[in-house]
Amino acid sequence: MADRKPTIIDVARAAGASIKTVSRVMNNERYVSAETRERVQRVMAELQFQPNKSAQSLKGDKSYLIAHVYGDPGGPYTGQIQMGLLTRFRDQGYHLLIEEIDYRGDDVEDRVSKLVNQLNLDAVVLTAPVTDNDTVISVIERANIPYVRVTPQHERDGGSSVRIDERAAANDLTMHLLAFGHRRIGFIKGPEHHAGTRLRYSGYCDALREYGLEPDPEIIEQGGFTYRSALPCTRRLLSLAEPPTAIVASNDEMAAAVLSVAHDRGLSLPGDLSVVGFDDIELAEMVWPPLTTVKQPIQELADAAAEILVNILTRKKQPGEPAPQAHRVLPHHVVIRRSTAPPARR
Amino acid sequence: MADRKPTIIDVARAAGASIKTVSRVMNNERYVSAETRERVQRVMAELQFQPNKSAQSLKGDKSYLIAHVYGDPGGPYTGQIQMGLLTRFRDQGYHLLIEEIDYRGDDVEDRVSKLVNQLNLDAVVLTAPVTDNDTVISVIERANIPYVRVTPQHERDGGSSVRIDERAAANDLTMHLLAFGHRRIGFIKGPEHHAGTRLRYSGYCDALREYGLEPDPEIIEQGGFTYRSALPCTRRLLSLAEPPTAIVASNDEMAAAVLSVAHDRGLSLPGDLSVVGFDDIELAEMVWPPLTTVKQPIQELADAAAEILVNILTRKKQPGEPAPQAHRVLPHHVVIRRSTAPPARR
DNA sequence: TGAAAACCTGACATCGTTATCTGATGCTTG
DNA sequence: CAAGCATCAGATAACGATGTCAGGTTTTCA
Repeated sequence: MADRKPTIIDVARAAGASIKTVSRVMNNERYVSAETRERVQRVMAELQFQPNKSAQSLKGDKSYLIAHVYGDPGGPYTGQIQMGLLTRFRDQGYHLLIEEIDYRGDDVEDRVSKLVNQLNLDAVVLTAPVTDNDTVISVIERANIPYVRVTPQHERDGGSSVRIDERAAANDLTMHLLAFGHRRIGFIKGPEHHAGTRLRYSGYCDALREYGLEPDPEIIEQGGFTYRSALPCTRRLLSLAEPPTAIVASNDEMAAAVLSVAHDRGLSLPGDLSVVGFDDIELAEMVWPPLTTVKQPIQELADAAAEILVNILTRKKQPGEPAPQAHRVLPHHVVIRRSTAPPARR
Repeated sequence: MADRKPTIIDVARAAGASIKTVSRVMNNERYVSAETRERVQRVMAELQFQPNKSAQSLKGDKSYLIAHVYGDPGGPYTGQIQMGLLTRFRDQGYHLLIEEIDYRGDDVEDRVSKLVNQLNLDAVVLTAPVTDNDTVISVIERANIPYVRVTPQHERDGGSSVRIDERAAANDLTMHLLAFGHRRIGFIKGPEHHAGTRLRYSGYCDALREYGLEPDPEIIEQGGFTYRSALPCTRRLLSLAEPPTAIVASNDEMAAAVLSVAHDRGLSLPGDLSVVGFDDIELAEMVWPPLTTVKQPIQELADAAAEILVNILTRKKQPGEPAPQAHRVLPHHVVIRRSTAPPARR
């Protein structure tokens, strides 16, 4: 006797029922007597029957696959999002596929299209920096599958989103420094195309204005969200005749770079220089001094994203109806650690 | 006219050929005249035809899906491995599925089995700490699909592996400290079940013995590969009557914890305490002082793993033949940064 | 009590590919 | 020139599930 994997036919034969009845049991459909149901279930367990997803996918419209599409090397943020998604999808029988997209490349459309159409994806999760990439989104929309964007820069029709209020968060962070008495506060921006860059910057500006200050271009630098990119920015800022007494970096990795340069110059931290980051990745707690930052509730964001999708997917899909959508803004909070203090007297 | 996705039948009709001929063109099979082939290809491009993977998978034995199975929250290491795998698989038309396994749970077998059998996986990549998990491996072997273990503790028959010589690497690292003149060198171990923990520890012991020293249990601590786990370890080590002048942490995250505790106590680094890590994750360069560590060539490991699998998968599979295997040991090297120096005179 | 409604069950078609087999053509070769 | 052999092409049957529909049984209720 061959030892191949059992199919629904084997189960049907062994249980003395039709394949359709077995199918009904599998999918918890109506119209199966309790007795038959139990008998079939027993046989399924005995044979260790596992339905073939390819066959289910071919016939039905579900593939049980959800893709996480992101850009750039990903970084720690990406990994945590995936963890959150995984734990939620796991119980619902969905599997997570990951796809890194070079959003600058010219094969973006092709890649995403292959992914979506060939694999019959059930849904897509987008994280930075492709959350706001029109090419990617339009391919997904054309395929008419639900998607969630995590921390997008703009809301838009047709998809769901989860995010925190980045502008308000950057505002809070800057206010924290202002309250300490800082008046000359430098800023290191993220890359232009990245979601969040603009919002974080305007939150910073808003806070300054509330104190009657105008942003000074001399102490505003353009970084790239990476450690390395912020090194030269910091060096320039600290070499000014009148250097800032505090620096707001647009993310934690850049804040870590600020710390390194400051250490290298023998500055005492946070006395000579206060530093704040953004995101509260693990790194924030591991550098010295540990960073004051805004916590991205990554776990919660991933949870919310997964929940939205699961809700949409488990709802019976009506043919004509457009994909439902949801937008959720989660609360943020500033985590105060030891990288901030009142400015030293001159 | 309905706007549904074109199938092979539509292509055949439009090209005036049979579906089998179209199939032959798609798979680059023989027995199609150059003229017919070109005509079919033109039509495929026009219709933007994309073969349905579910159908291919159902009929054939390929699913074009490869899973990365790992345990624990993953960490930065995991993300980088995935990046490496992705870039290699992408060009070959394979997609990467990720699955986090709670290797302590009792549903491990069930989870892995579902993954492998329901989705018809083509191959699996295993990273720590499931590289050495017998339950997981035996399920995969029973399904007779190729797999690669990344940095396993032991080699074993039946699968492939890629790794560096962790024992030799830990040895090199310790020798570096000994050469600086350190004689009292503390060690913080990783968790028991984790691959690498034992190897790194024995490399450390070997190095000591080469200098005629015996490992001293008093300055050997048990950590858990996390930042937090190493904090109390370090506090104890630095509170000893005769504290170590250098500490070898079994990975970079724990080394970062050593730095934090040392900073907190006002020690001057690396003068009062030399610290080394292991893995060379991004963090290693972002802390202060940047860590001397052993570089895990993650990119290369992932590349090698992907290459092995692609080789196996593109080779025609003979029914009876067991899965081929390969074992590769990649070169490592010690990255010397500013966290190590000769011990200060007492 | 009779008819309608709800409940079970199964035969068979179907999804979009690839594999098998069979047939038709042209070209070599003894 | 008949036989043999590569080469090309297509009709048809899988793969393993779900959907459709039809038939039989039981329950409901006017």
